[in-house]
Amino acid sequence: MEPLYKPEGVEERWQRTWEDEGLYAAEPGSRRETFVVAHPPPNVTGALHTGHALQIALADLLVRWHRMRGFETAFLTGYDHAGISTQNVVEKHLLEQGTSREEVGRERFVEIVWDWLREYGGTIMGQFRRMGASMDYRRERFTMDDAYVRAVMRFFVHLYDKGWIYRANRIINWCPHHETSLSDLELVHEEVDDALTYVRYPFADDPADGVTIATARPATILADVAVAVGRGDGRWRHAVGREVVVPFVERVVPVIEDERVDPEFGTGALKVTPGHDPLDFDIGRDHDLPELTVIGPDGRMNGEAGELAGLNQEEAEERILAWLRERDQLMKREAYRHSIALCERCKSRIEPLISLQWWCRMDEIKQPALAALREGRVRYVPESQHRYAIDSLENAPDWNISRQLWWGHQLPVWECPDGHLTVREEEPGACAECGSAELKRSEDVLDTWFSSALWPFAILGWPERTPELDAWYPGTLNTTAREIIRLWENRMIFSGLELLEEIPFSRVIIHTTVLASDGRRMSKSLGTGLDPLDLVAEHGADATRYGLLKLTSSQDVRFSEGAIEEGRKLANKLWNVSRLILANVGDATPELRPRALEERWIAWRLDQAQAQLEEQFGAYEFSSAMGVLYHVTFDDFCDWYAEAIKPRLYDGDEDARATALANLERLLKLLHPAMPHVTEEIWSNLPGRETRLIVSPWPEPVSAEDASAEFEPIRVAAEVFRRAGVRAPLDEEQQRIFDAVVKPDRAKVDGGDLEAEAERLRGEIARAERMLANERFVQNAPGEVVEAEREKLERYRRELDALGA
RNA sequence: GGGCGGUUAGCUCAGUUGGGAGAGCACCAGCUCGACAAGCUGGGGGUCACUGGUUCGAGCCCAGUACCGCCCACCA
Repeated sequence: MEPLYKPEGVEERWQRTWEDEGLYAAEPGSRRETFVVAHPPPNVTGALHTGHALQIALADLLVRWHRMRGFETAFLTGYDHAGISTQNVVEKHLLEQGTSREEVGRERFVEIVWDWLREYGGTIMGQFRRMGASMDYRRERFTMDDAYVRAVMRFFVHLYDKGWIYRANRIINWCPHHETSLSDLELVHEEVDDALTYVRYPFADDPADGVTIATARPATILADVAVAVGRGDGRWRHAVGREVVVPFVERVVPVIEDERVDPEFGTGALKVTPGHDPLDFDIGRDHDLPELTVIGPDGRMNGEAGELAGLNQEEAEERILAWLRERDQLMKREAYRHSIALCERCKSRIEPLISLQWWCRMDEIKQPALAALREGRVRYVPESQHRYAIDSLENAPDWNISRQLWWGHQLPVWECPDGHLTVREEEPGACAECGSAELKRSEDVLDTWFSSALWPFAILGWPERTPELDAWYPGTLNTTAREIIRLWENRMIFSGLELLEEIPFSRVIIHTTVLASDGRRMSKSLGTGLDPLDLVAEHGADATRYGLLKLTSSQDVRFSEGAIEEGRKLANKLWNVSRLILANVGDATPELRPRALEERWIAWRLDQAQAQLEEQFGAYEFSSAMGVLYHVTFDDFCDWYAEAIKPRLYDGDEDARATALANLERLLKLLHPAMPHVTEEIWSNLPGRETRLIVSPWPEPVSAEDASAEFEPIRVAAEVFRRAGVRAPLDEEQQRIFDAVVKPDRAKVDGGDLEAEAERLRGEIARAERMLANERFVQNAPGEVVEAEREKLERYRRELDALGA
């Protein structure tokens, strides 16, 4: 064994072995208690990013821990077809080939996507494997698998039959580049420098006078159908009820009152354009105003724009502004900074357009989910996210589920020439209403999240009643990032409750977001991304897993390589202490025979560390757990225990040798869920090892006595000796350990610090005495706090005595 | 405009019902002994963002201020 642990090669070897030997495999027939994680499906075109890596580290730790604890673990995985994202990628690819989606047509385009995916997609599973994720890769699923598609169709028809899916003309977010609608959740907002334009709309009956409005989008003036002012706004009382003339198109429209107009903004008068603004749309519907449209799906002025038809919005705006200037109706133009909505994929400016889309009503379907959340049957961790999840579900608006894309699940809706709709899982032969055989399927596809919502049970074969579904639904937990709560987690909960009448999992762990080291978001476009595979190549998957878990926190954290480095050091330290033990145990086999003080003590320390780990794993406190592993390995196991038993190992003490192996075994088990590879590698070098660590049982506590009362004096003596060069009185056993661990030549034996050390201790003693003399403290503080203070006082006094010895 | 979180050592972060300011990394010094391309030991370094309050006692509780994030929102 080399003195430096080198993870490369070792890790890949174990990854192959574990999978080949079927140790990742889950079997639905098991009678054991189950631990099921349906891992979030990555985009089929995606590559591993830091968020995935953290998610893997976290979920795999829990899975491996439960596997060792005897649970039947099902760590399930697969891909999301990621409608808009995948379409985007393939369209770019077509562009490079000198063609386009439009040119090849829908049918051919979908074929090209499939071909493209077969060639370039689906690389991330290899990266999951490289992280050591112990998923059952045999059960990999894809949201476009035939069986999955059937589940999606069933869901749609089910909701439609219940009357919860409907079609309506509403104002929606339109991406002019993708030419599709988007839900609010698929937008990003960005501040831009713009202009606010003040335009006078003359009264129809008195053109010299009029109402001045402020607008950020003069091009939409052509679709104005009213001017609105705040209810009871005195400034405009004379205008309400009269009519004004819309510039350029010279349309006569009413001046109305509405409480949604903010009197503080601009002039307090708003031009109402229901066709191109969400607020105006609402106002228009309530006042029964017409809905005009002058901008088309391509973002350019459409046929309704008269002489401006075909122009882009900037050009149209120029023409309109010129028109206004000529007539002296352009009152003012001022700089205006505001935020606009962009398509999160292509960053095109979102166009609010009225469009016929499919919607899912939320009011009824969300109720059981809300109840489950409120009652804590499903709990988000941390608690703050639980409140947020409830809040966002309570306020969830109807869900726009249709998209005008080509890649995705086509709606199971057929329309006959008379406009009747037939909704069936399979293509119907005739219109359900009039019997017409001339049916045309809706061209829309479903929002990707509509299918993702079924993930925890569709991957188990639902709607078929499969053994997997019986065994693994409901699952156990889900891990994800904060921004996915509304998009995915909540939707899995309500769809699971609706279709299977059971929650899909009882815990959702919302993990830390790892920011770039400068505090910005990690993102490819900002160039702040970080390839976790580079970290794995440099430090190993174990170190990377450890580092990411160490970074987890109650808040977002900046990435620091130091955490990964710490993991690398831990792996190396473990490797080396194993070398020490393995090289000096002769033909001993692992067996716990603790006799000597250091053996009774390390058994107790390992018990303690294990108890802490179990508590922290159970509470999803991964960073603290990594701290426990680090310190128990370095400080307790290596610096004290290993040093103390060295002479006995060399001397051939069989009890010490067997016990050392047993203790090493136990340490490896504690570390395995976080650092699976290095621990398995060392495990395989232990004498008489035939089973794998990955499936070996999690240790039972040794139930050792608390040996600290005998052991602590050695630590105190060592501290005093190192600081002041004074040796404290110890009994024979203690002295043996002291001599093994605290070598004389390592101590600073100059005695010069003696008085300073005594002074420090006297200060501590005085402080402790003061506190204990304080009646209010003794009466009010919790008993254990007071007791701890008494113990401290005694310990300081002992140390002071030792100094004087 | 709302909601949530943050501000602790040079860096990244802990600090669990209020009771000795911590870890890892970095830095300095000593040691190097039969696991450790390193390790071990010791050390320097902090007005716990600021201001007030409660308390015998505040990093922690309360009120306010400043700055930094994130999420949400139809201010044209």
